[in-house]
Amino acid sequence: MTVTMKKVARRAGVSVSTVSRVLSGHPHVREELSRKVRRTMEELGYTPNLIAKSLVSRSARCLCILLPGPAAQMFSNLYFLELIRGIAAGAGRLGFDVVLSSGATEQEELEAVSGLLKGGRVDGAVLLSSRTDDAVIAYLKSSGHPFVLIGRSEQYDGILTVETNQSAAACDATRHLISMGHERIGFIGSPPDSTAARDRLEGYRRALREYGLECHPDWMIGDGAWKDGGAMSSFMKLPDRPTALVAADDMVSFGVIRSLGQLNYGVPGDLALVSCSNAPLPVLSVPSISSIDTGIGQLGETASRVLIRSIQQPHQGKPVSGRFIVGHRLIVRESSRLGLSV
Amino acid sequence: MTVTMKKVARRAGVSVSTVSRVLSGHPHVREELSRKVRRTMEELGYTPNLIAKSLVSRSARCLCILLPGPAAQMFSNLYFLELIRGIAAGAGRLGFDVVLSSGATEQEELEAVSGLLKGGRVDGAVLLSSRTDDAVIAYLKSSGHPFVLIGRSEQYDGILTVETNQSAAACDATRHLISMGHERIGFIGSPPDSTAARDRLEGYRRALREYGLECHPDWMIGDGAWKDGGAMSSFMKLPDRPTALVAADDMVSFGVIRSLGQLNYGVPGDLALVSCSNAPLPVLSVPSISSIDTGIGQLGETASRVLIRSIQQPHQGKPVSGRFIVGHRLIVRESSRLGLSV
DNA sequence: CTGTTAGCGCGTTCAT
DNA sequence: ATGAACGCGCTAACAG
Repeated sequence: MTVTMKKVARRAGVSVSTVSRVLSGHPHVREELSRKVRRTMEELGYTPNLIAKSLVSRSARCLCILLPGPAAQMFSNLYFLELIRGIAAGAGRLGFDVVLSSGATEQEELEAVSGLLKGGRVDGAVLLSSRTDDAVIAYLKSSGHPFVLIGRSEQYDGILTVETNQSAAACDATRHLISMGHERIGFIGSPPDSTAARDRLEGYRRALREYGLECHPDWMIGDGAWKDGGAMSSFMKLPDRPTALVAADDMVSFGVIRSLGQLNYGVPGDLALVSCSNAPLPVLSVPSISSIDTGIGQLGETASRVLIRSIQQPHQGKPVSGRFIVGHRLIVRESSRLGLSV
Repeated sequence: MTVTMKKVARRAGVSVSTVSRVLSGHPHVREELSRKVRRTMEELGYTPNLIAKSLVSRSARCLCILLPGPAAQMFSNLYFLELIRGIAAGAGRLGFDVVLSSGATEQEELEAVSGLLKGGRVDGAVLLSSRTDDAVIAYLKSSGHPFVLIGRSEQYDGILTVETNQSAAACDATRHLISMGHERIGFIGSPPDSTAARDRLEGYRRALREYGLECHPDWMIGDGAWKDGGAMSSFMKLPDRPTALVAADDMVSFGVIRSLGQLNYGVPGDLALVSCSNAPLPVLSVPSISSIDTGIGQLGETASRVLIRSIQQPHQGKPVSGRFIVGHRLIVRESSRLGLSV
């Protein structure tokens, strides 16, 4: 049989309210009684029923994370798990639990989160990614449920987001190559429909401008170029080809190294490389990849803190919104270690 | 204001019980009334309160997953996320939610899961991994809360586990190399204190015995050998050295390929390789790694099904226990594609 | 078939 | 400083 407050109360010879007060650290309780109650709770092995607590306090002290479908590229799983860890850690520190929700289709995802939210099982949602015209975001915005999106979205305004400054990251990556003596630097992108990809391209361009370096169109390779060896091959045969490359993400970096390997080019010998990392993958590569690292865990942790704050500050009039940026830093590894001997 | 059953009832001019009956698909309700109630629910946008439901039904319809601390090797994150996806999917299909719990120390982990369990927020727990003398397992066993462990543990008996047959997996990996014409086949292990590692080693040996092939002690390299180039180097210089290697996990495989690359050996040219995969990493490698793949997602899905079943069949006397095995299969990739021209 | 009643375990008034 | 009583939203037992 489960131990309830009632039983503790009877056993300790006090009323339920007193037990409740002791539990919630209420000040107006005689020290003596308080100790007695505590002792009784120990003896009986009492644990407060969280469900009942939620019911009466009208808050689940719980967030949900919307897991992107398996549609997302497999490699990003590393990114997602770190994110989840961060979210769980941040939430836990503030006394919140985290439940997962997912769905095979956008519609299912919507039903999953809205069910949890409307059912009162969770107080808010964390979105790990967004699509264009995202039905989930649309619902959350209109329904007024607290939520936070990890990553920037140009499309939606007036929502809560936690992001890394992709543009600055790519800019730093490019500057690093420049500082290593490179003057012809290319860029290889990820899917151009992603906001992050555009931001990174912008940062790359900015760094080149900053140093008055050329930014040749031929040096910008689209995502997927590495998938057909031909593209990489002709790139490497360009007259005055780049001596270094900024890659928009880890997957692309892996692809490039792989293609280059098959064409018998070496990294960084024939081409230096820096990745704008979105996963802890760079260390696994051969050669290991220099990258701009984001504290992914911190991204998640920030997200949960921000969300919880917005949950606890009842929307005073308007829904909470804002953009939170978490920092990044360059980590030099093998793929860019050789400077040019100019 | 939230829409409760009471309001729906009032609005539809019926009693609360009727609404409840309609909701739970109770048979004894006049068709006409039923429709009216449904319509009213629609109009008012009623959503049942899951918390209240849980409180009265004394079941949260919820599992928790214990996330291993970051102590676990980073690469295994891929494994864990797939696992989590599988668990969430399996649970979702049966109407269960999934909450995450974690802790920096073993003690914290214990507090996290026991809090959720005793607090009634979850009905059971899924352990993604186990240590030796695991305090969490000890607690769960003694407290009688339903739980399932993913992975085999020799230490604990009479508990519910879902596993892959590591021994058979390694055996299949070895057989594959034999079928490619290799006769001198080595083995490189993961940490020997892991049950899985021992099982795999056993499977490797069995395959060799099966074909009457030699199993030279020098051909068995310990985990970590690839970390110092020296060990790999002397291995490759062995007289009559192996022409192929079975690797106990993906991390080791990556390490081997990396070391070999630095020593100017090629895979599979100089050494063929098959990994007993524990993550979807093999495709990322250059060259891609042949591996024995486990349906990780299926592992998780099975775990949740099994656990939920044990939750719903109230322990008739003894706690539920049992071992469930999920299958594996060989996927041939580049690292073993060259047979020997014997 | 339907309505009334009584809790689930807890917080929070109100009195005292 | 303490206790009694009510209600959170829902299900289940009992009447009619």
